[in-house]
Amino acid sequence: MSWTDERVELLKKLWSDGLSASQIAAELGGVTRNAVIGKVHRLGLSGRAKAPAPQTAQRPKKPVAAPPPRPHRPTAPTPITIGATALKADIVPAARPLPSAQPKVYSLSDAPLISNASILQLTEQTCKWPVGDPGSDGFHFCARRSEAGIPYCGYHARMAYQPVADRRRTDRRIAGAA
DNA sequence: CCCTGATTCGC
DNA sequence: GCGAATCAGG
Repeated sequence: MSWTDERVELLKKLWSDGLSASQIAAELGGVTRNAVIGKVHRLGLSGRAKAPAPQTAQRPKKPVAAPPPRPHRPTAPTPITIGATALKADIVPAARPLPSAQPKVYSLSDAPLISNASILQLTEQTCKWPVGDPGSDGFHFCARRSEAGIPYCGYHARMAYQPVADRRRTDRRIAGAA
């Protein structure tokens, strides 16, 4: 098979429609996807619009959750000592940064906890803290009740919003070490 | 391993 | 110009 004007036109059309090279090759018949790609390059229409149509028959992957802002923060608030009394300073600077938009209320999320909650089950009222390794079987979301306007439950909100300790560690310099 | 497009290079 | 082989990336 050769590249007749007709076939080239069809190639151009299908390519700009977002079909993959192999799909176009199948459509045209008598050529491989390599041939299609090669032709596309020779024609100089390499780049094309993104977000192609239904595109590939590639196996859909399960959604991967974005990692939590900070996985673990074992750091406890430093007790403040006044005389003999140790005051626990529970200074979690009330996570305010989020917009004060009215949270939507989903009535079905009355349950305080959805066990093994998938991302599809999360609402404005469920904690979206991912638990476990996103690729593994046991992965789920915390799904405890979250405060209005905050994506995490009380516990995980602390994880997420506690201020980062001063990272500047001038004392880490080791003279002579590479 | 499936797919994708990009590139190379002998024909 | 053509396209198989190969490469790199998701």
